[in-house]
Amino acid sequence: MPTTKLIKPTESELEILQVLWERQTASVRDVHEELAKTKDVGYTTTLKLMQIMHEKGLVKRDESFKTHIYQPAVSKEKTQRHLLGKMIDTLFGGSSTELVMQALGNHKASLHELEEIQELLDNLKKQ
Amino acid sequence: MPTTKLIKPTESELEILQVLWERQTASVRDVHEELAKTKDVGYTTTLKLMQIMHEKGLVKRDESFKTHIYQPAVSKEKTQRHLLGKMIDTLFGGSSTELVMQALGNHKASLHELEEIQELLDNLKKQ
DNA sequence: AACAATTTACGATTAGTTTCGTAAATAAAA
DNA sequence: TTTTATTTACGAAACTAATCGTAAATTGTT
Repeated sequence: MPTTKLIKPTESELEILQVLWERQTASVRDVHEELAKTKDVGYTTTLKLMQIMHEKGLVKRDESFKTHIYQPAVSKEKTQRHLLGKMIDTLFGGSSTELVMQALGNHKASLHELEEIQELLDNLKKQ
Repeated sequence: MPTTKLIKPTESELEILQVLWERQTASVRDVHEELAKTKDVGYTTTLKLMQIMHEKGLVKRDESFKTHIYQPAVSKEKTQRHLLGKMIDTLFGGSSTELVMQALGNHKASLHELEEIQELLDNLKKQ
């Protein structure tokens, strides 16, 4: 099995990954136009970032055509786990519970969501 | 009321804040020796960081004595909320539930902790 | 083939973070 | 009071992140 060293994406790189996770496949222009909706940034900036991400191995790309087509090379779930784990360590003293309490206490979830979490809790307790 | 613009502490600054939140009050040497337990870093590096944090308003300090005494200027809870909120936005598409599920699914919590969360959930559902 | 439009490549700039060496200030000890 | 130890202050170096201008390459149009 391949030794997959985890790379921590930067803030901007995460924004790009978000788009790629959503679309699965996208050109620089696709990503850029998505980002430009909420952010004032130049095309070449997005391009450069995606090139760097390619060097880092955060994204894959198909260069068969003039317009390169990008794909995420790291999974959303794995990245979430990785960064969440880091945050739990550096900000919540290693306690995932403390984090959960903080998250639930301050960002309101719908009733349906609460029940979903409860279901997960029930399952966890059974093990 | 004072306009409190939130500053995002860097990784290293968070490590220092951890120590200050724990101890409430500490000199540079105190903090440094705590950090040195788990990290190979020079004294002046810690000093410089704490000076920068002072400029940013992340810590307060009493300069009455030769050895300055530092205190956190931002609360642990507020900082946790702030960074957690940012992470929920940039990594979990704004869904705190998704984050909670991920956190609970991958970092095992004790039975007692699970029940604590369940209690919180029950309370939230009643509102 | 010449031209226009789009895209990638390259490199430079700016800003922020982390690091630490050296010097100055302060206090304690001899 | 001279010496020693500790601490702060200052500044520079190394590194990373983010930004974008300009040029080169590629493709499509006339």
